Amino acid sequence: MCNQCDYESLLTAVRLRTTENRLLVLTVIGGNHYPLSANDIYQTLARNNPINRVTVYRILDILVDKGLIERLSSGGRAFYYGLAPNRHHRPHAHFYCTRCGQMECLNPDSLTTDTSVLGKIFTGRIDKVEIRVDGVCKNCL
Amino acid sequence: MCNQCDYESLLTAVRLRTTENRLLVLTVIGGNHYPLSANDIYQTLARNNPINRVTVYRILDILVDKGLIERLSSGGRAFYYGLAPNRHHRPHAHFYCTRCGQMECLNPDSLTTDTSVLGKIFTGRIDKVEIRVDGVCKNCL
DNA sequence: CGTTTTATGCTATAGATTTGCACTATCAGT
DNA sequence: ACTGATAGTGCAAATCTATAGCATAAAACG
Repeated sequence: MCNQCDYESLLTAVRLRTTENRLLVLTVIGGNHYPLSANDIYQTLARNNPINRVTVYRILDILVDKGLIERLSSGGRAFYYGLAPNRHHRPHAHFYCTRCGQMECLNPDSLTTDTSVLGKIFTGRIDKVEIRVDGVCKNCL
Repeated sequence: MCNQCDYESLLTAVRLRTTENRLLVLTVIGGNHYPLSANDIYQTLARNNPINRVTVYRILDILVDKGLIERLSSGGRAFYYGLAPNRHHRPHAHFYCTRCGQMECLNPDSLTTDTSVLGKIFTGRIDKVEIRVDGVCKNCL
């Protein structure tokens, strides 16, 4: 969820042309306080705009590639997408409800990791650390 | 990787009949020091044993369900499977190479989390915490 | 032995994502 | 504005991973 992000300038900042579809995708992702699947995003958009599923996938790929959004593995088969950590969003872990399939963002302070040791001993390149908590959400209990 | 696990007694401990196929699946998973995809496991087995892909999936499901192995989300589309944490295996994070798709197990001490805060404030049921580090492995660099 | 339960195989199907190709829109330089 | 190049979108088909349905084989049990 972001009320402070100007999606158009986010796009130009990474040298991406501003198109209606990209703005729409970013707006949907930024307008939710939890990550969404590609299908969620497609369904949401398709209610009001004619857009192709493949276009959504392609836009998601580009936005992930440019670091505007992040792709999260859920405990299920589909990926979920949320705004990438930035000035307004600290990195944080996610919760995945194995019953209803909904993801939630966890408070950045509620689950912390110490990666200093890893950074020293690991012999490859580290791009990101993803933490997911699986369980059953309050609603489903 | 496990040299100390007796797969047959693991199976009987969770009240599963010991079948050739289940032993084979467990042996393949236990015989590697990194998690494998269902397809990896199938390919490995199929070289020497006639076995059906679906049987492999079903066995994996059961073993996950009984807690003998754990299903891990990779950064890719397939799940990976490794021996579940137990007496011989401390829980640990995994590394996923986005270039070659191979997973690695990280030293349990190299990446630690503090879940005490989360346990207090989270209002749902927590079943597991999965930590994955994405990047490019030494080989691929 | 006959019956029930469990495990496996085979085929088809579902679900998520990707590819190939055609078409359209936008841009940069005239 | 015109033109060639580049980038974005749509549509259909393909791919990859996993699951469902149904038939058969194997094991357990009375």
